Amino acid sequence: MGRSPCCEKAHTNKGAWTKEEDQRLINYIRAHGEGCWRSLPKAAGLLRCGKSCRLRWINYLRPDLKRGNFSEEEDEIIIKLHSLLGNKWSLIAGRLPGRTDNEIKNYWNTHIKRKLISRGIDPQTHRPMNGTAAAAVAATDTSSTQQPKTIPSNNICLDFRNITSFPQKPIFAVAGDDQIGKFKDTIIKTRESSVDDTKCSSGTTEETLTPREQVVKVEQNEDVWGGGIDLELSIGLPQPKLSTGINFSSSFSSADSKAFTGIWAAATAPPQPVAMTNGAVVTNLVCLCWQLGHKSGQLCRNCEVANGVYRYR
DNA sequence: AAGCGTGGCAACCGCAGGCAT
DNA sequence: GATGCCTGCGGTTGCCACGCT
Repeated sequence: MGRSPCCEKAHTNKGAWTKEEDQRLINYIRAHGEGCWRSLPKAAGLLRCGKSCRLRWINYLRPDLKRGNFSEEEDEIIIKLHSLLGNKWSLIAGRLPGRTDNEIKNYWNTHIKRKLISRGIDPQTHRPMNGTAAAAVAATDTSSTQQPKTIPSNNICLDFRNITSFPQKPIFAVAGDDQIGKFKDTIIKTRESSVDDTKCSSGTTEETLTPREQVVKVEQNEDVWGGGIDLELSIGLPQPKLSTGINFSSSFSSADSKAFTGIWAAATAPPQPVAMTNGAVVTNLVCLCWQLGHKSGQLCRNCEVANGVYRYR
């Protein structure tokens, strides 16, 4: 059997929250912390359902929320991330400290959509509204530093080779539409020891890619998570191996979406611990799951932290 | 000043995946 | 293994403020 019934919906308030309700919720969470949303309303003396309390807290009352207008920089980040992730507002919000998914979603619908349309860009496809696919890539690529992209047609790669240290919140990569929906299940597994680097770095089949098809590396460093925004979206082109000996790369077939159950990463160099910015030590495998649908800092069942080392089981 | 239209945003709704029983 | 709740997510709704006529 399942659990006992959910919150009493018959005796709950709806609509706008009053100041008193807000204060009750704040006081309760300050005293007891977040979580247990089901029992929270009763315990806090609120005639609301737990879901409503959670939403109110996350979207409006949380102390770490950044209120106020979005900056130009944030606009561009949202546009770039949306071109890669689509309407994955929570993932986009995860890259913008202090912003909520709801806020970004509303902002997208009310401001950015119009902004893109005024640029002649379709906000859904991020292509010029009457242009070619090739022009679309050029138009969406707002960074003048990016180079023309070529990758093997059936391989999507993660190329972490120019990353010198691992951030607390790590890197992710995005493939085509068919893979995006699978991100929640995304895990990193070690590939066979014989990772074929050529698949990841340079292909024999040149192809013009849509933004979502591009191989994307989002590199973050400690400074970024300290509050600044320094998001870099770039293409995973071949880079010299690092002096650390760490050489992450991966590939998977985009042709068989069923076969894609995760992003695979492996070290082509011998395991060699590298200090993370949070003080932990990373061997040659890192779980990126918490970036891809799990709560921040929460590892999935496939990963563990033992003695300060992140491992794939 | 009143009526109307529009935009912004908080909140709700329904669904899916995960997990407890 | 089956059932059903919990949580989180994306889409949608509805209220309110503001500007225009």
